[in-house]
Amino acid sequence: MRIATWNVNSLRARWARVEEWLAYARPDVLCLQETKMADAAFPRDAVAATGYEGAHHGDGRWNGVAILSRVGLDGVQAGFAGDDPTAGAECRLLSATCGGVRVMSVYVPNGRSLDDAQYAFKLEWLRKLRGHLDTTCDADEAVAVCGDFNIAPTDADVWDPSVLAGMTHVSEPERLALADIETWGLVDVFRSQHPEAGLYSWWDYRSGAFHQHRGMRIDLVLASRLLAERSTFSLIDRQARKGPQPSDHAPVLVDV
DNA sequence: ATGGTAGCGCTGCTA
Repeated sequence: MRIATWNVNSLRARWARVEEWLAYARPDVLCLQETKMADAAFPRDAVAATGYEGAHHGDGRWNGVAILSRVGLDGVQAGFAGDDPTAGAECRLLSATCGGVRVMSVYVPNGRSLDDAQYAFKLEWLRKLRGHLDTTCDADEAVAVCGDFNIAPTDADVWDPSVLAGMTHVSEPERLALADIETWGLVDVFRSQHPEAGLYSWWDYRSGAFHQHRGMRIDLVLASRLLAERSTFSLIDRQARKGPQPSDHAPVLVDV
């Protein structure tokens, strides 16, 4: 089973690239983030024409998450377990069971800066994700938490730690919050298969960052041990960051 | 050199 995740930075702007990528990468499941659309705008017919089922959770603002699957899509749950659906929470989490795997598409808040209220929101959101796992999943079963975590797990995941000192994505509290989620029983599959530094999934659009290899690895597939120990292959598809109108993120895929 | 790019949507915010 091939599970992939991709922050597409607007599904409307990126649909042609997503369609192209589905045709050649052929993931069984693709988690999307930053669709930037409302549920009513989700291209259901176009998705169905590719042979995938789709579920979407978005309100038309800058967030929005989706799951595409060609191995079933059941038990779809938007947001955190126990949250009031009318409370106006940002659309950053979607869970579904696909081919026997409980899959989550997550878009962790950016945080903006360490002194911003959004940073506290980011830490709280990560704490709630841990709680969501505790209450909805069994770590001994097949679980894959996939998405844009907006956290580089270690300094090996950024091009220059000295430039990023004091900024979000690398701060100790958010790395500890991520580690707490992994402690629930999840493995960063790409990292376990690729120990070397300098492998990134996101590059700023500005200043030729992609071509100068200035990026961060912030898009992760966290798999439960049952899946991780059966993983045979993982890849960040840098080709998808090239060409016309790319997202600023590359897709990450794992085979289990 | 405090810039730069992309998306949304129409002004400035978010990333």
